[in-house]
Amino acid sequence: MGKRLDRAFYNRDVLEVAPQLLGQHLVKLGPDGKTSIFVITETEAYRGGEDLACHASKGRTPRTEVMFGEGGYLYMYLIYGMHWMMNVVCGDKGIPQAVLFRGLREASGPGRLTRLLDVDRAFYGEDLVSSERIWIESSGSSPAFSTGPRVGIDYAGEPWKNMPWRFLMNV
DNA sequence: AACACGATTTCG
DNA sequence: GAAATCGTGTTT
Repeated sequence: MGKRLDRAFYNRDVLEVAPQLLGQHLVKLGPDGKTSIFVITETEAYRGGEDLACHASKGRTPRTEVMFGEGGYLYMYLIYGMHWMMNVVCGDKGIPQAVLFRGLREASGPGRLTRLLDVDRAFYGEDLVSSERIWIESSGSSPAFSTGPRVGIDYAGEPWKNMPWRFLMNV
């Protein structure tokens, strides 16, 4: 059993955290009271007020509020009226950054991922450092990975839409 | 109060 | 290629 990732892990720049989450173990408590373990295989970094692809760049609102706090908390939001996206806040307090979970070994795609985990708005603000129902443990591995432009954010324009802030674990 | 739109998925 | 579907932020 791995060690749970702590506050210090998340309170760093999102460009350090996002790739380091690859290969780590996402642990989720199921309705039956049993925990399931999923391997994180794909992430994306959203980096602060300057990054026009980051929701926080549009300003501080009730929805984006959690991103302005300390790292380790979940930022959940609904997209296209049907898919919940799961992100974990990174960076020091006051610096709005988050990592979008885009894939697990068991489910590819951010929408499929949240459906598999059965997480939605009820997990907005959940603290991965202290939660009893969801957290991340170190697997002890640092897998090789590839990078590429983030998906679905062309509207952000240059240079943001081309920043290689999508991280995929190599097979 | 009305409107525009999105960090996606699924089906044809 | 296009529909599904609704919370959020913006405009009226």
